[in-house]
Amino acid sequence: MKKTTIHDIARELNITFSTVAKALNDHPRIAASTKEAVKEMAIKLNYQQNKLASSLRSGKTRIVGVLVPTLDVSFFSSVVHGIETVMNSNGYNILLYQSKELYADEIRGIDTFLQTRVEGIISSIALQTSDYNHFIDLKKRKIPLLLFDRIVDEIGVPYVRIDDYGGGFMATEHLIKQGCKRIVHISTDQNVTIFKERLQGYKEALIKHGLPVDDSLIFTGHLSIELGRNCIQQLVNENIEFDGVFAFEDYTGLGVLKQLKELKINVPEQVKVIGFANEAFGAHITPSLSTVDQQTVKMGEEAARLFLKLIKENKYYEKEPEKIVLDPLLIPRTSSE
Amino acid sequence: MKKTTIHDIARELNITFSTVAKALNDHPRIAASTKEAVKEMAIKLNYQQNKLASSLRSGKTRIVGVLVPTLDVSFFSSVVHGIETVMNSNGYNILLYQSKELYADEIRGIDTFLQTRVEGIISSIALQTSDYNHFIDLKKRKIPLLLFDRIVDEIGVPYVRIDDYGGGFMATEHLIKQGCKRIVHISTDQNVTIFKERLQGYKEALIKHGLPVDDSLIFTGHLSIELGRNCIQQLVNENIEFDGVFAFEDYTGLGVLKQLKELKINVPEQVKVIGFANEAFGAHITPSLSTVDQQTVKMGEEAARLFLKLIKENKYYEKEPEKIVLDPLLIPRTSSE
DNA sequence: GTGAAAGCGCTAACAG
DNA sequence: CTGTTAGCGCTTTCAC
Repeated sequence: MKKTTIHDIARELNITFSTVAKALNDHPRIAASTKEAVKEMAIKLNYQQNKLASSLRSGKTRIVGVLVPTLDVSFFSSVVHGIETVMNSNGYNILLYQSKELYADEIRGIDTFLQTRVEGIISSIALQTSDYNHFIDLKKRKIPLLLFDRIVDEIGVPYVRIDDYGGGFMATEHLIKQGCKRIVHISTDQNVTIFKERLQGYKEALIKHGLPVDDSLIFTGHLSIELGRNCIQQLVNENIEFDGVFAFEDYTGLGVLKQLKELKINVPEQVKVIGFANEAFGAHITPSLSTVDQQTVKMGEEAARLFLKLIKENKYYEKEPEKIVLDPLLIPRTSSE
Repeated sequence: MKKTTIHDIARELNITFSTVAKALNDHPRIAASTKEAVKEMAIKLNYQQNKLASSLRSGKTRIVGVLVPTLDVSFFSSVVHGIETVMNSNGYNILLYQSKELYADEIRGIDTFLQTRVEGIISSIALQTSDYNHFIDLKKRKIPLLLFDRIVDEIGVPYVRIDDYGGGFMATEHLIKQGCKRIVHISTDQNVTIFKERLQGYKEALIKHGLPVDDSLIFTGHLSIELGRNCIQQLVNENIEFDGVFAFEDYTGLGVLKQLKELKINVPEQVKVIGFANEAFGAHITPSLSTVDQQTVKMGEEAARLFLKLIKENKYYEKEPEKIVLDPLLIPRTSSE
């Protein structure tokens, strides 16, 4: 059963295929009656426009490539959810590619997108990536590229992220306002900008409130529940005093809570704790974990909207790249109140 | 800056574009030396094959449409993660569409896929959908369709799901083995097969172990934390005895735990609780919530593999639709031990 | 081993 | 208002 084409419709109606094409595209100077007849026949014959042909000819695919590390992390799937929702309601479709945090796959994804002639790419950079030429190449080729969350400034393209510095500041200041004087910060040893910014926000908040920045209270390690546990154990072992903990993300904060509970140190009475990312479990554990929300769905929506706005203006790379920085949201819960 | 085509390569090398095309596709009767020259020039000119043109001509897009209710639910994003991973390593790409649980959007998604000439569709049906003709039409048009999780048998296509009946049986039997005699089941009023199956498994487990199926212990409502809370409150208000609760999914189970805690009923001593779905929070709350794991990533991987196997055989609809039923995994935690 | 030619299904001038 | 024509960039016979 061959697919029906505009030629089939034309034959049935005894008109030319070009008239059919125009009728289907609501071309102004086609008679209303012909349009009606054509559209009726299209339905009758189960016609489905061949977008490949149309895209090939017109040069427009209405497809945007979305390249993310993985969908198996709620942060990314939420953002992609937001992107797809906005793109969809604007007539765009999403071609999806996961880099698995790998440099080589990131390059492969971009290649695929290029071959499919996507009208642009929205991406968050893989952890493994440290050479950004594949992204810079996109810019050189004038392929619209928009980054979110894991940004690299030197690429020089529009992006959407949250204010991680502000989030770190906000979390720390919250603990200070709750009366904490010796606040621990747990971060990562990975060289990722957003985590460094949270650390910076922590330091500035301490300084603003006249508290010392004490390096013995700053820990780093590999993102995990264990990291939180280990840091607390180490603090206790070394008899280091502390009354607050700001973990750079919620799983580490969870480890902190678990270890404190095991050591019978009361939260929030003796130690107050706050995490970062607003993972689903935080609201439901005991004590519930204070955190900073990253507005993930909104991040996706804003990314899509900014992208659409910029390609509509048709001068994507002609001016200073536009940047959207979303405000993090403080979510105080039992662990810090 | 126009995109480079095989004609550009041909011109540079003083051969015809048709030779270039064959060289790039590793056609057997092209000289190794020409192939080399062509490929070198392709790289030098930054050539990217135009898949639109190639797909239009060859009739193969290597694109599969993935239509899911939303990516904002970890179940679906995990499955899509699995699908993309397997498809990707087999040279297929994913076009993504979210139905938002809406019938109209589901139809729109299928239409889009058809227009893009995807080689098949993998989908989980929207809750709102009760008429399945858009899916049945796909089958009539010989477009490969594979369903996962939210299955409808009458559509008559291959699918992958877990054994929800077995999962319900397993959860209930687990509570019975832990000593429960009066086990509550909380389900939904929505007409969704998988939930009905869990209910059926619950009943059969009771019967197998000589326990009565008591309708006053079976509740239904709208999936939410509140549903769990309300059911417990109602049980207590009406003085109905119970020593176990099997919630049809984890959020409802969470509500159960919360309300029991509020009423100072001890878990697991007085009442044992189990949920379903293995949501991320379950392991971290207190008490941790026993549950049934649905093997989401594996479900996606199996879906993709089955799909690929069937289209490779080139007789997608020629025999009885193949079905994969994955085993649910019992995850016992504190709430039931 | 390479080339010539047709055509996938559509868009978009241009003509009439 | 409708028709003619020329491709978009590739695959795929068939010829030499």
